[in-house]
Amino acid sequence: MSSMNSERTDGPAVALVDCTSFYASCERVFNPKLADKPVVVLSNNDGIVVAASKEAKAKGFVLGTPFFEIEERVRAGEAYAFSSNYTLYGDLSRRVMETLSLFSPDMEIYSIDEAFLNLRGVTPPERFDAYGREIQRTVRRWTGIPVSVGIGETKALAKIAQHIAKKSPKTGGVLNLAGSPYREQALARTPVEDVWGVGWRFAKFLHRQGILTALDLSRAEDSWVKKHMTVVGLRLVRELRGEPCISMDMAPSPKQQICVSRSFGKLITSRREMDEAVAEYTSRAAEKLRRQHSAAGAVMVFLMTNRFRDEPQYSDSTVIELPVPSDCTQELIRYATAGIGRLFRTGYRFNKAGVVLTGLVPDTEVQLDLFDTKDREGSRRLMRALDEVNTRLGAGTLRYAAAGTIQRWRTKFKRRSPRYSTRWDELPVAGM
DNA sequence: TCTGGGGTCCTAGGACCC
DNA sequence: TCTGGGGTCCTAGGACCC
Repeated sequence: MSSMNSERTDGPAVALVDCTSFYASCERVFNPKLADKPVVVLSNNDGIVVAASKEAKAKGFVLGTPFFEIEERVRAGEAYAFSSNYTLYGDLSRRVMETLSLFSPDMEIYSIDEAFLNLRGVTPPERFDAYGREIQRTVRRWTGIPVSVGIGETKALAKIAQHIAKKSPKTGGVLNLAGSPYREQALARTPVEDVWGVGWRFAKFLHRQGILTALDLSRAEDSWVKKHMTVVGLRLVRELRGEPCISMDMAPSPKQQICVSRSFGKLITSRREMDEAVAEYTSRAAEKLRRQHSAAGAVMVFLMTNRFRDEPQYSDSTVIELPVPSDCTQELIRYATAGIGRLFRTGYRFNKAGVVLTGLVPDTEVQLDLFDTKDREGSRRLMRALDEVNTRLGAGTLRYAAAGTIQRWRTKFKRRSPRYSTRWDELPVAGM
């Protein structure tokens, strides 16, 4: 029995755990020299800054900055810069998530570096803060990754709490707003553009309406919100008031579309190189497709020139429907190449292309076409063998000739750190 | 001149996320 | 020389059906 004079209600609460500057922290795990140093991590092709340690941010390195604009400062030793090493980040993410799963039976992995935990089983609510700190300590000790933790009655409030925890040192990276008298204060000090689900477009609109903070937004009228921000906005506003509307997604469903697109390491002008790149991207997409046991009903391909350059621009896309959904790489390459044939124009310098597999269905439910003469069982065995070899001996061990061998257009990663945790030949060396 | 009404399905485009 | 990649959800509007 709860005591008579207690006003608190032991309602639902969720924690949001977010890895601090995740990619930069990953680089530090196997390279202790980098501790407390400014570290930035670059996107594919060493294009822009996608992660920066707080030391790097303090020195004025800003997310989204093209690398060429900061290259000089990096050479001068103002920061350590790394190409993206997704193999390493993926592996460390898995370790973090495994650790987190011990703290709640209900966890939603929200992104590579974030997870929501249902705290239903953690009572009384006075324990939330200590529990958050225990999560933080454990993840740090077991994986080497620093995290911040926000707790609230809803996911949106947990996001607000985490946002404040990350920024204000005196919280030590953990803030609980569930059942807290500071909730309103927290909403009042959160600019509306920092609210989860408010992007730059709605932020601009809300500012014009005089809605400047999360608190203002939480007090907006339902019908007005629904009219201007659809039901998505309404759900968000209710969450800010402490009413759970966005449920936890514990078992992610298979993806509805699979996309592989990349900028080239050098501009492409020839049809042959474009065909190679698209064949390569299609192979990667087909691997993802088979990993989730789906088949694709349609292939979309697109290509584009570099919009930042002052030269003739062209971009287009096209969709090819398959007669029968397929997960077979060579068949998908054939359709993708046919699509590129429709789109390709000489006289342009192409910067990027991509392949999107859509109309996905479970591979067990493929509707066979009466006139389909293809040996489906044979190609299925071939794909299984291909995937097995590539899993065992490393990605790209077996590839399609259509993707080319020299691949001068391949994305550049000049500053990649070793894949310490997943490659025997790139293990870290201790001592010496 | 005046051309129903309601339901469903699909797609393109917009908004958002990390 | 050099500017990322991969997703989701919702809505409006058109096609189509009775």
